[in-house]
Amino acid sequence: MKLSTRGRYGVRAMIDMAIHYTQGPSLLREIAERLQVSSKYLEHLITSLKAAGLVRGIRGAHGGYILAKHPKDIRLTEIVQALEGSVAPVDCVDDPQICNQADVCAAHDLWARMKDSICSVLESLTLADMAQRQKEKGEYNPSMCGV
Amino acid sequence: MKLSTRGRYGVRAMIDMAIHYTQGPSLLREIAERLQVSSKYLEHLITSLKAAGLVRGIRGAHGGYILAKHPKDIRLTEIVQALEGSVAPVDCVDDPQICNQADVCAAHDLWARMKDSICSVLESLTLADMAQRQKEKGEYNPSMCGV
DNA sequence: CTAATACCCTACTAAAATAATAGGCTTTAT
DNA sequence: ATAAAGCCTATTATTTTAGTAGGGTATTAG
Repeated sequence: MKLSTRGRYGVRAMIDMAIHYTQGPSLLREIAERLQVSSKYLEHLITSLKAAGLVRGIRGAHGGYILAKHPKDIRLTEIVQALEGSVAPVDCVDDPQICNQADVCAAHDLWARMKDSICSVLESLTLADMAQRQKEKGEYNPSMCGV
Repeated sequence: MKLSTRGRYGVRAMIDMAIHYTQGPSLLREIAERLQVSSKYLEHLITSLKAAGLVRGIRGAHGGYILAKHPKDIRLTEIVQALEGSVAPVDCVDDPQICNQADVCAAHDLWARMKDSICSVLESLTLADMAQRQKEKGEYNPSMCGV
């Protein structure tokens, strides 16, 4: 039940882009530097975020990456979903057909409740909330957490 | 963020033992049969459950495994914790020291909220609840779900 | 007593997922 | 033109998961 580095780095990258949103696109290299992460690896994650319509890549000289929408219009669910897939703890919650009798299985209900509770947290927060909170907490240094 | 087979099989095994609680110990072989799972693998999982004080092993002829406590006194948190470790999505939630500045990290708060929401679901349910629900849902056939 | 039964323990291995790394290609501002 | 910057595909090393294997030890029916 751990988040992988995709989810951790990706969320941190999005918070980073939210904080720099008003300053125009950031270079991949800059984001990677601030996050203290390999830029080649980060590139893969941003590819997923781009495919999900959350980030826009601007090619050519003076290009970079920028959020595709205003931070207040990006919910954490979308980010985690794009990077890690569904947050359902087991697959049969999203697709009951892969289980022969999901409708009479008590465990199934538990997994569904777990998914719902995770979703409700992620759904209740936007990137703007995250950037706001970071500013309140003090010195911004994205390399410091997410383990 | 997926549960591994440890968590899935283990929870199902515990529900199975809860349902058979009044009938005395179940043979490992019987539980494995009902769950449609390798008994050698299930043995490993039960070892973890035993170490956590949730299951008692009775050796010798006519032995088997039985819940160490009444089903109503076993919460799902304990089971998942025993099998998968903490449900925290990242390690720094449980041990802020592994992160240099968890106290000024916005992402940290998110991970903590995710953990709390998962915990509250698992904490709110006991094995007795699960067994009860299974009986309400109909024919008991533990092999059918958990994917 | 003892043989059958059943849990206990340690080691090993195959397969899958994760976490990168590498390098060339394409687009664009100047 | 050309340097800057993102785009795309392939490969690899590491770690985790999932499962196998097999002998050891305790218990009890008969």
